[in-house]
Amino acid sequence: MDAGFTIGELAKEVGIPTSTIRYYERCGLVSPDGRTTGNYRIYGASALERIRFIRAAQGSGFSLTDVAELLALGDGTSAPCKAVQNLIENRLAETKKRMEDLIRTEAVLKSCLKLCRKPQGKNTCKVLDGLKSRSASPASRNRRR
Amino acid sequence: MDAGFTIGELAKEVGIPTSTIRYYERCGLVSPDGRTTGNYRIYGASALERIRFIRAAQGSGFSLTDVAELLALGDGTSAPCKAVQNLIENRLAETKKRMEDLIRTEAVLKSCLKLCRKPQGKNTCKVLDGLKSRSASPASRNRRR
DNA sequence: CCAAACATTGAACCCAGCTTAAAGGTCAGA
DNA sequence: TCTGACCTTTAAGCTGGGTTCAATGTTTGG
Repeated sequence: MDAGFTIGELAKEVGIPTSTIRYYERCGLVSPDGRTTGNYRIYGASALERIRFIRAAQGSGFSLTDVAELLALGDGTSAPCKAVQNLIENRLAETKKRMEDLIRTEAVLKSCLKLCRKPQGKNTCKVLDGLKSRSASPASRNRRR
Repeated sequence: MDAGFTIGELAKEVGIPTSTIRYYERCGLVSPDGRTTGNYRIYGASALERIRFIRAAQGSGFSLTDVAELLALGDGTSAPCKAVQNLIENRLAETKKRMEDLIRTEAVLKSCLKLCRKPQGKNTCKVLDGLKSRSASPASRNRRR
């Protein structure tokens, strides 16, 4: 009667490999409620929730390090909100930066594609030419000092 | 008179460490035009351009593997445009996917922040609670088969 | 009772794009 | 000539989030 999950059952339940659960354990994110006589890990419903929490937080853009902090805060006794807020704000700033990078990248690629669509001579490629000309910087032109 | 660059001069010119240039060489992206009697690498202006090309392409979101292809196409004799276009389109698709991920992430984080700003009880945190409740899936509820 | 399907461990490996270390060789200026 | 700034090589290390391997133990169904 409801002796808990083995690692394989837990893995199936969450939809991740057992190796990942053991990895999370190495990272200190989750640990089994106990062991069977044969040394198998046993997990209860709370471990299931914990792992789902981890995946949800990861899906929200938190690193495993962040998740560990979140879990510690959630376990903790003191009001966690300020710390959580900091984590979120850091993560949000990083997200913004990555987004800006991507937007720039996308613009460059799209303008490249436009170049591609214009008919050209046989052995030329305006994209490659463009990358080449952008390589030519107006910086110092000295050779040997 | 203008015997070319040493690796250090080249590195300074492009603004990257010498180790990175040697790394690019290991990857087959660039090689010195020759060596001095003392076995120092010597580069000409074309190597400078090539490395600037590499950085420009990287900055446009291409991986070093992509860059190698681009360089090969640029060196090549046949019309490269179709291949370049494929590379760009693949990269663009990936960029789009990553952007969507980021947008979702940002939305989640922002809604978390909103929760944070609402005053609450001492030992509660709506963000943590939210992550927890999203952990509770409606999936199968069987314990032991 | 035996084989299949699970579980255990530690350690090594993967990806990209570098960086760093160790141990030595070369070269320019004082 | 010597010092110190350069250069050479091979090899290993780093980051994060896992995966894979090998050798071995356990549990379960037939």
